Amino acid sequence: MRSSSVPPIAIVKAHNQTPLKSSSITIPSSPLPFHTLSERAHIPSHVYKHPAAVLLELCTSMKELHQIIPLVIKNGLYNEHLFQTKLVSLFSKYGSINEAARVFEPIDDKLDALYHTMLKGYAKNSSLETALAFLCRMRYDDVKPVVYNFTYLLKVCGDNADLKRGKEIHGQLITNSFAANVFAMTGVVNMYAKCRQIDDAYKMFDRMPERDLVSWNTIIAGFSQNGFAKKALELVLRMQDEGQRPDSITLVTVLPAAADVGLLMVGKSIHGYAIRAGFAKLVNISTALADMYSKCGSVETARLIFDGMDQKTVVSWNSMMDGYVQNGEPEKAIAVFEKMLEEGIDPTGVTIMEALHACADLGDLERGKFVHKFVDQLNLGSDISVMNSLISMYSKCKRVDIASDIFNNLNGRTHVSWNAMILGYAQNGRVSEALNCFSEMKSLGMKPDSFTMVSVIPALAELSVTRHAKWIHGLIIRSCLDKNIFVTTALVDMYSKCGAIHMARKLFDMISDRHVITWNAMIDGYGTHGLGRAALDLFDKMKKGAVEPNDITYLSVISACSHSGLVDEGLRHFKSMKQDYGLEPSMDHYGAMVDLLGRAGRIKEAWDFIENMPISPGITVYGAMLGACKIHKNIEVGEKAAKKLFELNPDEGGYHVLLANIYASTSKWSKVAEVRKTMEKKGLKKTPGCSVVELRNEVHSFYSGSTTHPQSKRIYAFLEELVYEIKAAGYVPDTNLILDVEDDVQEQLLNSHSEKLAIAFGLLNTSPGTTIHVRKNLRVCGDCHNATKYISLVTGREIIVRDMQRFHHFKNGICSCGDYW
DNA sequence: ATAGGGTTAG
Repeated sequence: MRSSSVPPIAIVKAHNQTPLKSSSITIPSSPLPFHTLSERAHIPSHVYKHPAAVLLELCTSMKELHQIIPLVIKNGLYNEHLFQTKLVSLFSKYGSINEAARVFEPIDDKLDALYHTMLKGYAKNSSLETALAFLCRMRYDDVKPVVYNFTYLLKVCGDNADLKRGKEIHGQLITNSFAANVFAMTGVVNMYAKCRQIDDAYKMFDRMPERDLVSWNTIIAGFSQNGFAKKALELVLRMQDEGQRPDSITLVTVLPAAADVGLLMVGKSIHGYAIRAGFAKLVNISTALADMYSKCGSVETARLIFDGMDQKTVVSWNSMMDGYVQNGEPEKAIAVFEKMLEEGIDPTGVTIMEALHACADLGDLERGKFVHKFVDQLNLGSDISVMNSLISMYSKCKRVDIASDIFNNLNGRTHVSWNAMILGYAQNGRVSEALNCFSEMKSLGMKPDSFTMVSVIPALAELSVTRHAKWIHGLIIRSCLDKNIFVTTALVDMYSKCGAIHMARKLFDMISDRHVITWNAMIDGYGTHGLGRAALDLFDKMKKGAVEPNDITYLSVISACSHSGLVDEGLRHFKSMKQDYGLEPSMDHYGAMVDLLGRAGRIKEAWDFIENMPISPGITVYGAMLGACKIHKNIEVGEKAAKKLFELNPDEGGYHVLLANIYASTSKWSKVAEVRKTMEKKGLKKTPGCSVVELRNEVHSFYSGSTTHPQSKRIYAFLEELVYEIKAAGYVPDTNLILDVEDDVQEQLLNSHSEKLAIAFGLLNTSPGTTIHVRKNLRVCGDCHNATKYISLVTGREIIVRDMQRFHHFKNGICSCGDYW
């Protein structure tokens, strides 16, 4: 920036001399600033100094206006042009265009100014169409339009994003030969920019014979607000080359652009300029500066500026809250909110949205409800954005029921409302509701956008039905959303979760601007499919490229190693995480490491690893340890892990079942009973196992032992046959997994496991050779895993089971996991 | 009576 030449002191002075608010208007005794001196010369002083004129100038409401009018008439002033125009203006201002017209029409000798005022009234209160019609009438009445007729109309077009009328007015403006007028053309540039036609806006700007500071600011704002941050920054440099010095408005416009590109260097240079030019203390500049620092990841600097501000507006507070929310410090956002209330600042809709966002991130339902009360207090019930935030907050706090109540009663739902609701359902595992909501949205003629898709796709990934996956992919292509990186990344993840890992890779290879999440999705996909080598190859490729791995990447890499038994590689990458990339391992990373070691049978090493952790081990860590002890039947360590684990009070009963199964696998039945009792006492339940299989567009769910399916009888009969057959092929039921019942009953229970029912149903209802896809919400049970191997052998079918953790591809009697899971 | 540009938000 060419700001190294410190701006002359005059600029600072000039700025300081400009009073923010003129107080002269409120002093009735002095002559009113109706006109410039030259204009006032034509009006007799008894008119503009008349008390009625003073009153009209002070008038603030329709009611007052109606009280003043008799005074005007009584004093014989009604026929004065000045009063006529003022009345038209005031009626328009208070929204009564009809009364304005009733004053306007009967007047015989209408001044041009009267027409201009009437035109403004129409533009403000009626439609632009009416205003345009009035413009035609002006020509008919031989009244010449002036520049500000057009600037005003253009502004209305911009505010309403009415491109069609905007173009018409642009045409009229050319007809009236204002095409070279700086004011008019700046208005045109602004109109196109506000109508999101930034190319046209720039074309007009480029053609202007003369550009002043405001023109530059307009085009810079245009680029900045249309998402072309770099272009906006570029233009700030260019304007200086062309001799225009950025003013405070230039800065406040371009700071969001600097925040957008996220480069602290750029933001700092603007900050420097703001200081040198004497703008840094202005409340809007310091607010925008703090905001920029937050968005560039330096929320501490933002706070320093915020704390140093002599005065703050509500925007300053809101922006500070947003800074904390965006930087993952919701508690601090709440603290700012509380301080704001303490200081008696009135919250706005944005304030409440930020507070709700913070509560959502904290998952703090109670506080969320507290903030909800403000919505009613502040009358924000009709503010759609606020209501959308409520939907998101309740969804994130797992109260999707309240969220959907709000959604269902919401008038004027926008895309954001639908997207929030769909995401809410999807994130709470309510897949069918998410999909229903999605189809309802479409049936109402709302076009899904990238946010909608990013919410729906994970719901479909959860369903794991390839047919649905292809359907949404088609829809995405038809909606032209297939170039959006967030959407395509979600697709990669979805295909991999549907078992179509090759399709996922094909899509991945077609994406040119991969984000870190894109890489993560693909690496994780390989990992869950047990393709550890492929995951590591891709990870190597990633490290050679421009995108840096993050903590999630490492989580996927370690778990990929774990699923494929690549222990040494896993250990190596875990080390490199902090060493090479400065990433601090989180609890999930430690859990994955314990899983890696434990699953491979290195139980002692895993326990040592836990004991040497720099942070206090959490549920995931001991859970992984317990799982490993189950696989390797290690009671001693298993008990130690369970003891620590239960101290942490997990609300999921599955861990107790895991311990019970360790005891059961070594026939310690009294211990099994003990665990059972504890579970009962604590009121813990195991999540019921559920397997789903898709058939001709319908999803069929099976629970263990369920007999509710219409084909239930056939399924059980077929299963019996099937078990007979696989036993002949060498299958031995693993009755150790079931607790304290007789052997034959145990077998029966085993044969009614949800995954077996789902597989049997799939085999019965598809033609020979068709691959069966099953999705289970928990981990596949050992006996079912073994049985499925045999089933794939005797039926010659390929069976793909996706469980909670990974994929199992069964074919010809073997599983892709190599029994390592 | 009248005149173009600006900060926060899923």
